[in-house]
Amino acid sequence: MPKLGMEPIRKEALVKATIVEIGRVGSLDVTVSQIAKRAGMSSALAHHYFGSKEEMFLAAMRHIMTLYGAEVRGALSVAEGPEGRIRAILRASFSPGNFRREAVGAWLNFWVLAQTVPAARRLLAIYQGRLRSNLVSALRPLAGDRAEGIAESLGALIDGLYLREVLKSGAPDGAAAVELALRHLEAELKRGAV
Amino acid sequence: MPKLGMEPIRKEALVKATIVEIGRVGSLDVTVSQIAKRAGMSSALAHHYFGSKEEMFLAAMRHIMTLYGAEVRGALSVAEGPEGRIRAILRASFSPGNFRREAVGAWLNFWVLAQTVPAARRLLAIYQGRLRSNLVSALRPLAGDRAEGIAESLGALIDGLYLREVLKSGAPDGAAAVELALRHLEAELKRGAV
DNA sequence: TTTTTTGTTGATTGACGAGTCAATAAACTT
DNA sequence: AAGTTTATTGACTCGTCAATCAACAAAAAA
Repeated sequence: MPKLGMEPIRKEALVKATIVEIGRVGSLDVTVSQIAKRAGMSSALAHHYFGSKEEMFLAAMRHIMTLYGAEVRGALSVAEGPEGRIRAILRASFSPGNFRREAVGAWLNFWVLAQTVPAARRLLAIYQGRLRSNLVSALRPLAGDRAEGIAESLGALIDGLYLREVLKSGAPDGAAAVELALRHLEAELKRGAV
Repeated sequence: MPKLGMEPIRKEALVKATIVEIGRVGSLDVTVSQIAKRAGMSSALAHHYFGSKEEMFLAAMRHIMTLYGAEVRGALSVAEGPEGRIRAILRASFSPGNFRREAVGAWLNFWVLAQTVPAARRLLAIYQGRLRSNLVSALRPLAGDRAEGIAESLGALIDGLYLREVLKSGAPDGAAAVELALRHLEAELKRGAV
C-alpha cells in the first residue's frame, strides 16, 4: 500500500484540513483526530508528520499568509499606476476568499495565538511588514515622504475594516470596505497637498 | 460559616478571576477550577452560580464592555467642544488599561467567541453601536451630514490601531495611536471642507 | 535477499476537565 | 423547634484528547 513521497501530500492535506476545521468550529479547540479524519488519515499519522498540534497550527497559519500574499501579488501584477496598485492591494485584502468561514476563523484565531506563541507573532510581523512595504512603494509616487505615515494608517484601517465586516451580522461587503479605504486615502493625499 | 447575600460578591469575584485567567493563559482554554481557585472558592460553587463556563465568559465580556463604557463616559464628561469629545473617546479607547494583558486577552478572545456565540455577537454589536453614536454626536457639529461616514471609518481605524498596537512586539503606544487617529480625522474634515 | 527507510494504523496511556450530587452547615422563617 | 432557604465543598462520573508505541506493509538500497 504505502507509496513513497507521501510526506508533502499528507502535510498539505493536513494543513488544509486544519484550516477547514478551525473555520467550522470557530476556535482552536479542534482535535487532531477531527483534522486527521478530514484529511483522510489516522491521527497517529498526523502526529508522525507534524509532531504536535501547535506545529500544525503554525503550518496552517503560514499557508493562510502565503495565500493572501499570492492574492496580493497577483492583483499587483496587473495593476497600472500608483493608485491602481493601492486599489489592487485593497481588493485583494477584501476579496471574497478572505471572508470565507475558514479564512475568518484562521485570522481571528491566529491573532489570539500570536498573543502567546512567539513563532505566531513573528509570522504576523512578516505579513504586516510585507503589506506595509507594498503600500509604501505604491504610495511613494503619490505622497513622497509622507508615504510611510499614510501606509501605517491605511494598514490599520484595513485590519479594522476587516474585523468589522467579519463580526457584524449579515453578509460582509468587501466592495464597501474598499471604497471606504480609498476615501481615507484620498483625504490623506489632499491633506498633504496643501 | 455561610453568610447570606454572597451571590453578587461571588459572581463579581468570578468575573474578575475569569478575565485575569484569560489574560494569563491568552486563550479561552482556562478551566473552571483555575478561575474558581483564583476567586477563592471551589469549582462546584462557580458552577452553582453561573451554570456553565460559557455563562462565565459572557459575564466577563459584559464586565469588560461596562468598564470601557465607563471610561468613555468619564472622559466625555470633562471634555470641551466637539474636538475635545473626539479626543476623549480616542484617549479612552487607547488608555493604558486597555493594553493590560487581561484586557487584551479579553478583547481578542471575545472576537473569536463572537464568531460562533450569538449572545457574544450581540454584545459586540451593542458596544459598537454605542461607540458609533458617541462618535457621530461629537462629529455632527464638525462634519454635518458626513458625520456618519466619518464615524464609520474612525471606528474601524480605532479597532485596527488597537489590534496592531496589541500584536506588535514591544510596548504598545497608546498616545501614538491617538495622534494617528486625529490626523485621519483632520484629513477627513479638510476633505469635506472644500 | 537481507536490510533499511518510509508509510501507516489500532490500541493504549496518562492526564485533565466540565458538570453533578450528596452531604454539611449556617442563617432565616414560621 | 421544626422547616426552609442559601452557601459551600469533596468526591465522583463520564467523557475527551494529545501523544506514544508496537506492529505491519511496501519500496528502495545493500
